[in-house]
Amino acid sequence: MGSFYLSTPIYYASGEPHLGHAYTTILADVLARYHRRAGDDVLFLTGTDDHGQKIQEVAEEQGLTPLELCDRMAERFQAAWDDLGISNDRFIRTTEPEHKAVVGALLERLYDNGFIYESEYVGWYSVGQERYFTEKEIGPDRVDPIAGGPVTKIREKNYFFKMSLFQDRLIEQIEKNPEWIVPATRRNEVLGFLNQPLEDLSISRPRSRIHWGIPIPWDPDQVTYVWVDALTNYVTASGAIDPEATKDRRGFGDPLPSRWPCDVHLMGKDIITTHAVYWPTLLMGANLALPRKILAHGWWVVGDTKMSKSLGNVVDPLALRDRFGTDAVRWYLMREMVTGQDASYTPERFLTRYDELRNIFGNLAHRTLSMIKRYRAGTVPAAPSGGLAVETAAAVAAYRRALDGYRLHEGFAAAMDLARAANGFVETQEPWALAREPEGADELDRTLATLARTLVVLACLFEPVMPARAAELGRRLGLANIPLFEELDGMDVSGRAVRVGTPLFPRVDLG
RNA sequence: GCCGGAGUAGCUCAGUUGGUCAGAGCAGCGGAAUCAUAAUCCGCGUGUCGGGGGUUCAAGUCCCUCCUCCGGCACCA
Repeated sequence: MGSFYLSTPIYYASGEPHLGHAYTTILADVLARYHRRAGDDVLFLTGTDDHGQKIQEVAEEQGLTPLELCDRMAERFQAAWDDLGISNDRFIRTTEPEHKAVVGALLERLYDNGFIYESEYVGWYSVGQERYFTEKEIGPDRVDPIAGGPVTKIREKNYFFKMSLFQDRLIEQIEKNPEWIVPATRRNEVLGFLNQPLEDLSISRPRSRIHWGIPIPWDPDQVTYVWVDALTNYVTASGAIDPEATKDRRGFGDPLPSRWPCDVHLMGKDIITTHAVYWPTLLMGANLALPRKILAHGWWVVGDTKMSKSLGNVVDPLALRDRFGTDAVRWYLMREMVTGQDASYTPERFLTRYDELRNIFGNLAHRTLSMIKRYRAGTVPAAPSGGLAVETAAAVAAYRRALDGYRLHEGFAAAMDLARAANGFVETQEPWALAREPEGADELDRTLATLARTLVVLACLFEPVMPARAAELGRRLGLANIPLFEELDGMDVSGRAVRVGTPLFPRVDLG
């Protein structure tokens, strides 16, 4: 039994959960469930990023304290994840005392290692918006992108992390480990980014301007600025650091027994740089191991424009849950998007994918259960069930190869292909014809046993992406639990009482 | 501007190291069957594999060039 630790980013608590958050989180959930099914001890981490200026502002607008706003938003996120069937093991918040202490310990370690210095941050500040904007945000005209007001270049005291010192080590890490950043296109982009000299990273802000943050341990007039605070959550949750211990025993350099390093950090491609550059160099600076893999996925686009409220083109697949159910939406999101690439959402494609689910898989389950009920009084015959042995073994192998390689779409296609093969098996065997002739009884037994067994395999393969429907299928097959992969080979379904029930994926009348 | 990716049947896309690679699914047409959610199964594709040039006995598959589209180029989760 292995161990598997995976994370989503912690989501910024200033706005409502949306498809971008949901996709990452569902992706993580599918991987977490897959690894549990493979027998791994899984730690699946998600949470919220509670600090920062934006939260300070939004809270003020709503007449709340920052923490009250964060409490409210954290609940929203957790409720959203409940609705989507997310099985996270831990929901971390950066306002947790433990996390704040770990951030402090990490900062002290970086400081003691000589990687932090005081300097001045120079940036484009908007007096109207009371905040800095990036070069990209202000554009060539150099106006604040929100109100169009003026921005001025100002300086303020900040602490900086000597990120530049780690540039060569980071490049070496990426070049020697081709699978460390996936997909390859993101890896290339990061390498391209590192082609230019790496600057040092500003990690604090004056408390006078932003009070809602974690104080710098040796200078209470400064608070941590986003990166150290947010990214460190991955280490906090791992248990590698004990901030209460004396400085040389906290776990840096010689990590405490823990889940660190993370097996995979998942995120959208928009924050690849923070995860593939800032975070690894911070870890290097603190003498901690690097995560084993960094996976940046693509975006859902409508037509050819990025999904955006401001564009008014939000057509949200999540809204389809009302009519089609959560599992169907999860299926669509995982099956349709090539893991890592962008994908375009259209209602037509959703319906195609739903029909696949309904007609190929749902119908296979329904016709199989119905035949067992009709021909064998609802009991799976005690007969050899190896009818689709070759196809099943191939499908399971292809599925596991694909999911191990983070090609989820491919794995689920392989599972669906097995369902197609099983439908073909039904046509070839013609159970209805066998049932008419007394001498067909044995063959009919073998056929039904094979189909029942195949459904168990399919329930196992589909469970990570469609946990509720897979569990329901398992119940109808008389199983207490859906088997793990290692249990599939010795699986015996004979003698089980099955229940037909209503279709797993019913026909949905539109309009 | 610099760097990178993509352009394959009506649609969405597969196509390792060059030689049954010209494919799958969906849509369409024809047929079979009736256990099933009018679901299933079988059969049918004359596609300049973006244009042009080159290497090779042989190229979507390598090289050059052109066209089109997309992504990245830091302190924004």
